[in-house]
Amino acid sequence: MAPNTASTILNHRPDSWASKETKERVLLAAKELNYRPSKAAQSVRLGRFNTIGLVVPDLHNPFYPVLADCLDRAVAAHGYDLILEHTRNDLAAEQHCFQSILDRQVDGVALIVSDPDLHRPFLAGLATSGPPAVALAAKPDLPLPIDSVVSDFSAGFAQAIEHLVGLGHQRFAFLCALAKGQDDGKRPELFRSLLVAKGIAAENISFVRCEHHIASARNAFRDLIRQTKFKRPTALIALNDLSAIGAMRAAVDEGLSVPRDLSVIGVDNIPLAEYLPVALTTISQPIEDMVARTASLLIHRIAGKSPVRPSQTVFPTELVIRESTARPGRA
Amino acid sequence: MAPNTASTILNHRPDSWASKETKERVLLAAKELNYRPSKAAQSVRLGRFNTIGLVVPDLHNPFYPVLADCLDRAVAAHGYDLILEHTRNDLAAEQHCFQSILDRQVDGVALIVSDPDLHRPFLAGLATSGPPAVALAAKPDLPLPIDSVVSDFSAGFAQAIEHLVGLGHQRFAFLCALAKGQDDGKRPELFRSLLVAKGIAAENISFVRCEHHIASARNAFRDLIRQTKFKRPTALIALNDLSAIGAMRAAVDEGLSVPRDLSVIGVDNIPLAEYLPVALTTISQPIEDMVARTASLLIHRIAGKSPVRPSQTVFPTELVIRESTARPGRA
DNA sequence: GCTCTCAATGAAATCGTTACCGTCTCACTC
DNA sequence: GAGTGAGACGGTAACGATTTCATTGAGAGC
Repeated sequence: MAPNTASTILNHRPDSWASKETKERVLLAAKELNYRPSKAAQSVRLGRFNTIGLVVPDLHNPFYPVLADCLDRAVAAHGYDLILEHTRNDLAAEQHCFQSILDRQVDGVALIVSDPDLHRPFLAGLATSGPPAVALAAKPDLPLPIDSVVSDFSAGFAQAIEHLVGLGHQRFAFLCALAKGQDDGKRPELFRSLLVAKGIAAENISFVRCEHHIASARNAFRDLIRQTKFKRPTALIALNDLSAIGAMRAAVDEGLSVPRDLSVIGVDNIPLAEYLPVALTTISQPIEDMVARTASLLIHRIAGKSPVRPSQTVFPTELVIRESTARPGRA
Repeated sequence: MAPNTASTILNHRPDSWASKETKERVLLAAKELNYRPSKAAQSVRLGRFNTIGLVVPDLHNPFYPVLADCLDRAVAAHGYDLILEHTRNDLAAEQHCFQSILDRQVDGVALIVSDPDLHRPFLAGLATSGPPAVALAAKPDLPLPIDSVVSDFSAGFAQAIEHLVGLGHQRFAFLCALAKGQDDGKRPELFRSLLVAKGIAAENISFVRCEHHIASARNAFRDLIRQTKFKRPTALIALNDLSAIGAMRAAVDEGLSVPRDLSVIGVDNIPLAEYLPVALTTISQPIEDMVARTASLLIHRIAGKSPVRPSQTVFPTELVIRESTARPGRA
């Protein structure tokens, strides 16, 4: 039996000239031997890999695994497998991870870009060499050098401020990223201007820097609570839902009650958010749509059917009001 | 330049006979061409892949991504990459996922086994053909046909019951898996016997079946609360932390307060558990140790240095007491 | 009987690596 | 000056698949 004959049969090729008798023999033998073609050998020969890589910053934030699940489904519909890599929010690890993805010879890469400015050279490298790539990010000031699917948080933040001011809040706190570039869309400036436009005095606006995980937010916000004992903020917009949870915990630790003493707004709308004992008000991104768009961009680029210039698709964010925001209870 | 010369140099082989001059030339050329060896071709040639597959049931449960992160670190120390697959708790998907892992030609597989009985034939297949595999599971009644790293929940459950009874609880509820086989270690029987031994009447013990995610637990437990309005259970042991959160939410929805009206105990000790507004009392598995053991088993089997008979390593579980358990507030 | 066609199959090249073995050039020794 | 041995490198097969091209054989048409 020639290997090529078997190959055409097992791949169910339309031009399968083999006789039915031969086909049956081959299929039977394949079953008996428990034969599975080697993906590695196929990759070497074909130069295709039927694999999409996804690089996320952190597996501890449920947002990313959930997003991975989404993207997995989306690309699976086109016959691609998903490989998930994570950088642990470490820049060096990210480089290594990127190399690893390239070594693995994926057909395309989707990556969460936490800091567009910081990663710009890296993205530029990706644009000039390497497989098709799509960046998922908060809407940056400058267009990215590769296809991007971004969330425009301006509407969501404006709704959030509107909501909080409408409830009567006067003193505000914001969680911000440690690295300035990671403040998606220059959040501090945005918040300040939004609030000033609402007539809130700048001295009643606090910014707290912390990392994107619970513990960091808890510590950072606890410090703020202790420092501002008499002019404590009554409303908080966090970095993400995880940091919102950390901040809520800090509030509980300090004897405050949410939402009576403190209104909290998160970002991401992780599945857990609505099931917290005090369901979290949060700014939601349409990840299903964003992921579908990501998959579509990748598939098209892989097929070579895309324009040369990188595209940017912008999705709106939306405030989902739940229980963690209310009128301030104590003046 | 012969390809073999370059190969030995780029792999930094100890027996690199090449002259320093040649080495420099090669390394320079490699940098200029941005050369990276093809993992696929290496795999074909070497028959090794430097990759471990991990199959988890669900990416929406933070326990698994966190475990994946752990295992990733553990195998990375030995030069292996981790590929994460998930089955969405679907048996068919699990088969596909298993095939996908085998196709990808991993050197070893770690898999979370939710239902040892259900998966027994599948595991047997893995034992006879396929790469080295390690099952992560709750301690099953029968030994598994492959290396296994299991949690013995008996101590943890006994501590949990002891704790609850000691607090004065009289009426108990338990969340159990939908599929009977998934009740790790026959939980219902275990709970019943533990409680009866403490003098609790069987009629004061309720079992509620639900899935392993928040929404299912919320719905199931809400139904229980409504059905048992006057002889409501005051203590609950959930399937996992996620279902504990769902149940707590159901309690809140029905106007109950945790822990005053209901004590809740979870299982898994996900990182989030201690940061919930009411920090979750939970039964913890030593996942760091378990994962380290898993990695070690895989590495040894891959090196061919293991006994033929599958080993079973048992780890104890432990009750971590936090805020979600207290004396029953209303008789 | 000869070519022609078409179905069926086999042989060989190829992808990017690595492993094995052979060759060539010196310098050194006796 | 012949033999020896080490240093430096090249040639080539092989891994497991797919693709292209060549070959075989049978039957049809003249």
